[in-house]
Amino acid sequence: MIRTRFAPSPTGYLHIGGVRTALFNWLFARGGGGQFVLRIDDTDRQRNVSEALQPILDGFHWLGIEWDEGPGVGGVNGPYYQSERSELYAAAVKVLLERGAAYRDYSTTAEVQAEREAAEREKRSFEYSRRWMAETDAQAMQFENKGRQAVVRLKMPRAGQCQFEDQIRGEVSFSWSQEQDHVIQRADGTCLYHLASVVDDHEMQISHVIRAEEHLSNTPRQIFISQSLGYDLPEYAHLPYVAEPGGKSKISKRKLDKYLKNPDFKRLCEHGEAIARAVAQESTADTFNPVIVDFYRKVGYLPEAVINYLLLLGWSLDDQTEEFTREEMLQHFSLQRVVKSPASFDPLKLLAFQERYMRKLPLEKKVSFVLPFLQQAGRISASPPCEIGSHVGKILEAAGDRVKVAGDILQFDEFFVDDEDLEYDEKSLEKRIRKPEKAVELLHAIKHQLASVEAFDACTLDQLLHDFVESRQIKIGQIIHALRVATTGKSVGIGLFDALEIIGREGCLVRIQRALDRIEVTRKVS
RNA sequence: GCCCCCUUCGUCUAGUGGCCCAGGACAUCGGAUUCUCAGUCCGAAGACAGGGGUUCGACUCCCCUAGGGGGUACCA
Repeated sequence: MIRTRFAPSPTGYLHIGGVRTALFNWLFARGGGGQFVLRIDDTDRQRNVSEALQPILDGFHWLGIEWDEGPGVGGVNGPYYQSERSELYAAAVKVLLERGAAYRDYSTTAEVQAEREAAEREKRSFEYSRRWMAETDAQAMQFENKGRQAVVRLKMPRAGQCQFEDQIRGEVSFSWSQEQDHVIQRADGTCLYHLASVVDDHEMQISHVIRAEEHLSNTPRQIFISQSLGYDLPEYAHLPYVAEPGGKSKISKRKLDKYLKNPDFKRLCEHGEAIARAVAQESTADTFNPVIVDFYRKVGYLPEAVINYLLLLGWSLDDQTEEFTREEMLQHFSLQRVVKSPASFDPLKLLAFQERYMRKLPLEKKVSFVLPFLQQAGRISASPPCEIGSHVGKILEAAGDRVKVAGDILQFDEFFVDDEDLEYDEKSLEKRIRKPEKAVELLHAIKHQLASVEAFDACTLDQLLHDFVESRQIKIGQIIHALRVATTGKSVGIGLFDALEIIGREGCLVRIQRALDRIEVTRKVS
């Protein structure tokens, strides 16, 4: 039975790299008919765990990565918070002590540090002298009488090789002599990560430890702990990092300034910020940025697109296939096809996936996807009348690929304001109406025709405009741009005839008149 | 410093000794289409880190060098 786990710390946000690791764990387990466990790594944490954990759980729910055991769902191997499992760790420490695989150490941090520095000065690799090691109670007593306190250290082998098979990297080997006598338990009795992790993985019957590459060099000490405790070793698989945009080092939310120098990343941020502003979301870089998964939810990415992109960041099926449904991912995912080198995060490729998934989304789903954004931005009321659905549907249909993420709907505010409140972009007004010689006259004329045309739909209007142009011997561009600015306030947007239809006859007439009034007012003034 | 891992187009990747003067995708650049923008269509440019071996033959195997990354905590 395959069992994998992901063990996040409650940090308050879900990191994009963490999600990728979790995704691979989830795919590997579920795809192989196994189970995926979520365990909370809150050893050594005083902060409010539930508050710092919630965004992480929310992120997984949003992405559809569900766990078989863990917070909220329980399970027979609980508790799933490491802070609640300390007896287990203490018991393991006791066994390690009894077996001579660990010892009580009465050194101070400063003393060990001094040894370390001395070794460095002499350019040899550090090996703790074990001067304050107590292997018998008598020794311990001696140190304690001097007022010293003990931590528990691993008594690591100092000769030979530690070899293991990594599912992604193949045979890996380390010399034991490079390993330190790591502390596994503090003087206050609390235990450290490596011990806790090994004990939990065993207790929870984790068969495959799939984690980020940073843990590769930690593996020997974990193997030592496992073996000393008499555990069977799990399979290990070390995933390469998700690297920063255009770089090779691990992506981190602390280096945003650096990533902003990457134009694609910058555009992604700005795009997100613009949407956040429109929906009045707080958008401080600390809580809202592309390294945090929640960013994509708030901006209006589809979870499927994010997942698909992440899947291909370090894994591929072949030289062609890029799009995967959940089922296909589960069916095809394998550790063998995970790439060994780090994959840098490419905002543009993510967007490309988003566009593909958006295109495939049926109209009605697209409408309901986009509606909450309009509500949050105050473009429509919190409980909109049901016609709003068809209104938004028409806009989305006409907008087509222009709405790449749900938040992009907010660019089309011209369809959500009252005719009297429409704002006109000054530059566009200047360029398309004020400056062209005949624009004002043409607008007056077309307004007249719009008032009397029998049907007010895109098709009829298209015909009307073309007839108009022909009868006056002008180019279509001469009227179309002016009309666009007059009715939408902007020089860019969806197809004009669709726009006119959506705005409606009344709206168009009012808007055109308002635009003309503006021009005339300024003309009189000057 | 020491240890470990990694290295194919700008980016994600295919490639497991001949199918590769290296394939796909995103981005880029042309051209076409359109009322703007977004698309769409067609086309172009673009990579095996370097050096040694092994072999009839290396992107593929071995060694060295360089570069990158990670670890070296009473962090996880």
